[in-house]
Amino acid sequence: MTDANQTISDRIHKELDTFTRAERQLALSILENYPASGLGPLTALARSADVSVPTVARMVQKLGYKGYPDFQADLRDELSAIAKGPIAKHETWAGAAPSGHILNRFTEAVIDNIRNTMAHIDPVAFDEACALVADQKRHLYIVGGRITHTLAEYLFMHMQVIRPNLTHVQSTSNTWPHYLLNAAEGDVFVIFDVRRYENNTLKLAEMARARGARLVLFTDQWRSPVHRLADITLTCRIIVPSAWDSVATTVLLVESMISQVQNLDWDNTKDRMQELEEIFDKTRLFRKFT
Amino acid sequence: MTDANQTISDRIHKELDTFTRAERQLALSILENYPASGLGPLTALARSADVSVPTVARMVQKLGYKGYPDFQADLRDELSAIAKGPIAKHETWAGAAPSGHILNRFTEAVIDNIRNTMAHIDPVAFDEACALVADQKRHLYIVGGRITHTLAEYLFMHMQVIRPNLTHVQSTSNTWPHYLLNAAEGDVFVIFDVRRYENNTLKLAEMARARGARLVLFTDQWRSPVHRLADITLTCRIIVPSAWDSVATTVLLVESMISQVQNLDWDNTKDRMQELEEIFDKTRLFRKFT
DNA sequence: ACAATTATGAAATATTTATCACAGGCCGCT
DNA sequence: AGCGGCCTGTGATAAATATTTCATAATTGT
Repeated sequence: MTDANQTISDRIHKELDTFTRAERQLALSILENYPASGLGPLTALARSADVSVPTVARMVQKLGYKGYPDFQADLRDELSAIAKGPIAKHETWAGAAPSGHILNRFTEAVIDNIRNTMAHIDPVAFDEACALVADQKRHLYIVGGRITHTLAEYLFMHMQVIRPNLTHVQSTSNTWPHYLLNAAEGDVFVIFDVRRYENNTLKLAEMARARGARLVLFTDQWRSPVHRLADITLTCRIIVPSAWDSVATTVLLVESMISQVQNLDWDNTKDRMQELEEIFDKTRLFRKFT
Repeated sequence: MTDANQTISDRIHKELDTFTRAERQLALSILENYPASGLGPLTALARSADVSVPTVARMVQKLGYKGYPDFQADLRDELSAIAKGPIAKHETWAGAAPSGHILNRFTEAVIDNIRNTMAHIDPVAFDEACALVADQKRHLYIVGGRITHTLAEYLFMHMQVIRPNLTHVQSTSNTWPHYLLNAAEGDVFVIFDVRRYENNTLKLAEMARARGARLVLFTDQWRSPVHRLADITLTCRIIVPSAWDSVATTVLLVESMISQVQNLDWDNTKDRMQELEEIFDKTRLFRKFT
C-alpha cells in the first residue's frame, strides 16, 4: 500500500542492488515463487530462502513496510487486484463523470458481479439447461415472481419466437395451479427466484417436481430454497450500491441462454423469425427506415 | 493438498449445502475475493465476512483441514501451481468454459457494450433525467414497446415503490391514447425505443411533446427517431453474438437511474419501502428465512 | 594486516493469531 | 407453550509468529 501502479515484484527487482548478500538471496527466493511464498509465515520464508529470520524482517523494512504483516497485506491487495481482472480495475467508466458518480460506482459493481458469476458458473450445467429449454417435445413453463416476472417475460418473449409449446406462469398470480394441471412428466420449468424468495414459487416448484418435471433455476448467490429441487441451478451475483438488487447479470445469463438455444436449432428458428417479420410487416407496427 | 485436480474454490462451492447459515455466509465471502481473502489472518477474514472467529475454524475443519494454517498452506500451494502454469488463460470470463463458449463470447460482448456506453454517456444529462424522474409534482409516464415493455415495466415497478403519481403505458397496446388525455404541461415521459423502432412509440412521443411534456429517451446507438423530440437521450450499445440485441447494458442504466432517484429523496423512499415490507409481511408472500 | 564498519544469525521477548470450552439463543418439534 | 438439539458467538487459554537484542562473523578501507 506504499506505492500505486507498481507491483511489489517490480519494487523488489529495482531495489535488488541496494540489498546485501543475504537479502538478495532472500529476494530472489521470493520472486522464485511469487507471490505465494511471501504469503506464508516469516519463519517458513526464511527457511526456504536459507537465510535467518531477522534478515527477512530487515528486508521488508528496507522496502518501506512497518513489518512483515504489513508487507503481506500489500501482497494480498495486489493479488485481489489481479484476480479482479484488468477490466474491473479501478478506472473510471463514464469518462466524463467523476469517479464517485453513481454511474461509475454502479458499473463497477455490475462488472464485478459479472466476473464473479462467470467465475463460478458450470458451463456443462449451462449447456444442459439450454438443451432442456431447446427440446420442443417438452412443454416449457417459464415462471417468475414479483420482481423477476419481467425477466421471465423477457425469456418467454424470445422463446415464443424460437419454439412453440410454452407457457408463461406468474407465481404471484393465483391462477398458476391451473397451469400445473397440464404439466406432464419430462416437461421443463425455468424458474426465477431471487431474494425475498417467494413461498408461492417454492410450492409451485415442489408440485412441478412431484409431477416429474425437470427444473432449471435462476437464482442469486444465496440461492432460493428451490435449488434443492432443481435439476440445474444457475447462480448470479446481484449486489449493487442501491437499496435493490441488480438483475443485469441475470439478464446476461438469460440472453446467453436465448442465443445458445437459438443456435441449437437455427434453421427452424430462422424460418420462424422470418415468418414473424412478415406478419409484422402486415401490421405496419414498425418503421421501415430510420 | 488434500485433493488434486480440484480447486479449493470448487470444494467450497460443492459443500455449500452442507454448511450452516453462518458458514455459508463466510464461504461466499471467501469466494468473493478469492484467494486473497483466505490468505490473511483468520481474525480479519471473520470480520470481513461478519461472522465469529470460531465459525471460520469450524468451516475449515469441515473442509477436512486440521486447522486454519493448514487451509492457508493449501491455498498457497494452489496459488503457486497457478502461477507456474501456462500464463494467463487469454481472459476467459467463465474460467471453466473454453474461450469460444457462448458464455465467454457473450460476456465479452456485453462488457464491451458497457464500456462503450459509459464512455459516451453525458453524466450531466443523466443527472437531469434523474431529477426529472424524481420530481413528484410531475406525473411520470413510462413507455415501452414490444421488446422494451419488460424494461419499462421493470422501471415502473421500482418507481412505484419510490413515488406516487405514475403510469405504465404500453405503446403497442391501443389504449395509450386514453392516457395521453391526462398528460399535462411539464409531465415526464420516459420512453424506451430500440431498433425495430415502433411507429406507435413515435406517434405517442409527438403527441406528448405537443402537450408540453418533457421526454427522456432510452435508445440504442442508432437512435430512435424519437430522439429528435426528446429533451434527454440516453444511448446504449446493444450488440451481442446473437440474432437479437442485448438489453443488459440498458438494464444497467435503468438500475443506475433507480438508484439515483431513490437517493434524491431517500427519507421518503425509505418510509415507503418499510410500509411495503409491512404489507408483504401480512400477506405472507415471502419466506422469512433461508 | 589491522581496525572500523556492516551484515548476519541465535536466542529471548513481545505480540499477534489460532484453538478450545462454554453458555446463550434460535428453530423446529411435540 | 415448553422442551431438546444445534448453531453461534464470547471470552479464556494455548500456540504460533514476529520483533528486538546482542554477540559474532564477514567485509571494506587504510
